[in-house]
Amino acid sequence: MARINIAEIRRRQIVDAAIRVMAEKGWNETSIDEITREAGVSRGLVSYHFKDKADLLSGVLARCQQASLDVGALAARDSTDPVERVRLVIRATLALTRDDPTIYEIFLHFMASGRSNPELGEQIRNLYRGFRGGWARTIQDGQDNGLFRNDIDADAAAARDIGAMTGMALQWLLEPGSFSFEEVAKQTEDMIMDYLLGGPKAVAPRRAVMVESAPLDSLPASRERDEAAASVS
Amino acid sequence: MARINIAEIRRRQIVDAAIRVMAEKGWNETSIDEITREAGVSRGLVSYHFKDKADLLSGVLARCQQASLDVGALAARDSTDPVERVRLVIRATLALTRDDPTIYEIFLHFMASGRSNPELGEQIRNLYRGFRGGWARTIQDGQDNGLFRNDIDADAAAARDIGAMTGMALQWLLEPGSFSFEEVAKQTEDMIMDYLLGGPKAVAPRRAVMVESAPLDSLPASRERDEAAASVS
DNA sequence: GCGCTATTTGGACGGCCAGCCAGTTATCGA
DNA sequence: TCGATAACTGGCTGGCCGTCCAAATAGCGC
Repeated sequence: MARINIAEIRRRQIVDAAIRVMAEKGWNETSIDEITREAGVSRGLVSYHFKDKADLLSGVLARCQQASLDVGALAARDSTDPVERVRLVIRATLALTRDDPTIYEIFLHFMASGRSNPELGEQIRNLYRGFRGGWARTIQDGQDNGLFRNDIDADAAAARDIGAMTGMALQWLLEPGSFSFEEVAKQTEDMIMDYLLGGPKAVAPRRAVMVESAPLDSLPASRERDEAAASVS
Repeated sequence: MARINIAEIRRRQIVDAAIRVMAEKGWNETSIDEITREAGVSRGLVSYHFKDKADLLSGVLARCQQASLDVGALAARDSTDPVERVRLVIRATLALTRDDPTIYEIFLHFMASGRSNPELGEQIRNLYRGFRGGWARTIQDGQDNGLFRNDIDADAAAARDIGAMTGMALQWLLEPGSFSFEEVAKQTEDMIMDYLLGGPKAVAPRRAVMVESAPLDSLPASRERDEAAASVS
């Protein structure tokens, strides 16, 4: 019992260190030696707990993915109005870039590394598919209830919105302070919301406006996250 | 004379090969040996023509930057209506992702690598500053002429728009075919245009609607591109 | 043809790092 | 207390890669 716990603690400790080092140096530039130094463990321990570098990397991405989902789910709980919930999730997702850039930095490095490493590529693709899927369900729900325009495809709309948020995040990562974060975030939020709220809508809402179990809580992939469920340090 | 030409031809030949290899493998995973094989030259020739790997990388980015600017400038020439020109540039920029993903792949790898390599980082930051600056001038021009809403900051608006386009591009890179490119591109274009055209505008246009020398032609950094001006292979 | 320089070649050198392993220590059940 | 196993250590090693270099080759003016 206790032993299994120790193993889990060590794994988490090493993943945390990897995230810290990797956030500022990227993955290819981060040697396992550096991670061991940052984690305060010996060289061989990493090999003992992780099959290889890719295995460690999987742990890193899983943690960041979970942290990112948590932020969205948390923000959605601040309101019961579906439209307001969407707005809050957008706001929280954008704010995450500024408050904890680490997560998007990791995503960025995965996107780059994933092109040469099929395994990692599949993982980051799954992540984005999950994000888009969850967001698409949210939009679809809004359309079904006559809140959002229904002349657009929800899946495409999700890709568009995720893109707008990701794109802003990446620019901020590239050069924080090169533009007014508040102003751009506000414009992005307004632009997305205006677009979703504009255009033709369903004439009659299918169900009441106040929904308790909006799909935001069941955002993607919180299943199969049996390991390392804690948020990023 | 002829000799200088040969040097330039070789440089271009090597950069082309580097782009081809790097587009699918990233930078760190691409060895100079692979580039030499792809280019069909010997090992030492790369060192002869390029100071080091970073120097070669600069050549790669310069080519992609120029190609990207060319696409926007070319699209803008298809119309004389300022609003329509903006729309055309957005459309062309988005289409570039699908028609020549190589360019955005290079940008992506630069963003990732730039975080650990200050020199490369400065280069990709300059590139994005240039993109944003040019776009901001275009928006400002539209605001001054009463075409675009003037209750938003042009610089922030530029970051927002560039972000929306970049974000879509990255998702397409990650997994081409995972969504309907046409549909997402159309929505993105509409979303941006609707936002720019909505809201309060200046009561009186400062000058005539039809402008011949819109700032789109003088997009950033087409100066100092004395070398390697040709478009990507 | 004859130097001279630009161009080109292939390989050697040195550093770095992921994976591996033999050996040591800690923990736990019996 | 005593195996047995999990947890951990430190170093080795083979390969990869960027850089440098001495020599070979090609093109030019004379």
